[in-house]
Amino acid sequence: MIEHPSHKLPTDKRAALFQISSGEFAANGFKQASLNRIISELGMSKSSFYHYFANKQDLFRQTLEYVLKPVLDLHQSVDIKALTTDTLWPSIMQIVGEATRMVNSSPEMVMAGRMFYRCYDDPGGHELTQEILGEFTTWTTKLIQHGQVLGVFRSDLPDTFLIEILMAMGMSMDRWIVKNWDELDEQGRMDISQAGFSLFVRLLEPDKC
Amino acid sequence: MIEHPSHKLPTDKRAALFQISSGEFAANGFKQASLNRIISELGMSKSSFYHYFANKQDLFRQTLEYVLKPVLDLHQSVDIKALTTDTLWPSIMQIVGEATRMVNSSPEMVMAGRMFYRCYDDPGGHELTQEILGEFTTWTTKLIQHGQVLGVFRSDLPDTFLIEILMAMGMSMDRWIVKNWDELDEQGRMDISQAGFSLFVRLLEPDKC
DNA sequence: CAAGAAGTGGACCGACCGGTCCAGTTCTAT
DNA sequence: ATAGAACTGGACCGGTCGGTCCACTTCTTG
Repeated sequence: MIEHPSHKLPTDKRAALFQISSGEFAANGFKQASLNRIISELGMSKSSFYHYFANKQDLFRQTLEYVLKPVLDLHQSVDIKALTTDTLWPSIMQIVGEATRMVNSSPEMVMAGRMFYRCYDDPGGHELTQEILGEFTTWTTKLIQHGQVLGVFRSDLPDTFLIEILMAMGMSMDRWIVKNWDELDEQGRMDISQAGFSLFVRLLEPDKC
Repeated sequence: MIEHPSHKLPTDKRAALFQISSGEFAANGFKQASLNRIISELGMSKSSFYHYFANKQDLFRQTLEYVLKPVLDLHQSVDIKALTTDTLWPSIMQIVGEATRMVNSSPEMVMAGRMFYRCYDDPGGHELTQEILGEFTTWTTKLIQHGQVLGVFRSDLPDTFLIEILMAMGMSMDRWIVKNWDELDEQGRMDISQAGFSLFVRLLEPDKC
């Protein structure tokens, strides 16, 4: 077993590498991302790269972990079982707020998301994204099921179906807000984010009236 | 201008080619799809291929048109301006129903969807899928604005915001259905498409009660 | 200072890619 | 029968890819 001590890379060079590689993976997916482009952009020779990393997949995995860590840490701070009928929606609101703030303050998180979704269906990147998504999906599923037990969320749709749609909605809302950011005043931003949130409520609330 | 008379291919061989190529494109995206694999699977030599087609993009475009034509024809059969408060939702429902039935009856349409979504973000395939999607977006915008005039759709959100979300929802629903196609029986497929439809209703109906 | 470990530059490998080219075959129309 | 168009097999091209290899330099440790 040959060692590939990527941790011995100077911290700033490591960060620079992951920034470049996440961009490349985000733009092209796993297979089409070019290792040659990545290292040449960084000014690193191939032998150096293969000294620190086992192969392309290794780089991909480490990039993904590096770049998604803050997001993955976020949801672990919530104790789902403790949520009640009254606290569920407000808690979600708070998480969404924190996540939004996080993304707003560090644009490289957007890259993380792009990279993730771009590589999700790619052979080679699939197993790794799958693995990481699994964790998040498990959490989301628990949250939704808990909400369903409380009667706060509808129970008539497959979980995966619901989750996929909610995610797509969240992403498209984000994209719209970012795109129209400059045309909105502060009130407009508040309004639209409130409206977006209410769309989630509309979708998730059980049938009634 | 050299001619590439793909229409001169025997109909059955043409169909076989498009079936193989749509599978390849669906599985691998535009760039990663291998022309060599496609023609060798068909038993066609390269010179023959380049006799009938200009290049890989040409094959992609023709495959896409061949395979999506029935879907694209569908929405052109509706006269938006003629829709009234009473007929708007039923008409949409009917379109969705027809589309579902169509896909149910010909599994190669599933391949069309897979191919479309797989290549949507791929450089090379992007312009062509974009082109086809653009047509559909224009149509959807007209439909929504008409519905708002009638008071059937909410008017409290920016058009572009609403449309972006609706498109994202539609695409993610489609994606989910296509992905889980084999695990569903015909009833399950109808149910989920019905459920998806009701999600659109939830999002679009004006505030009340 | 010396010896070995850590790190690096760059030529090189085999595989695959889309696309070209041309000699040769088969078809069609006179 | 024959000229010319239509068609095809397969060698070949330049390019990119991930990955290997080895000689060389730099750093660390005794």
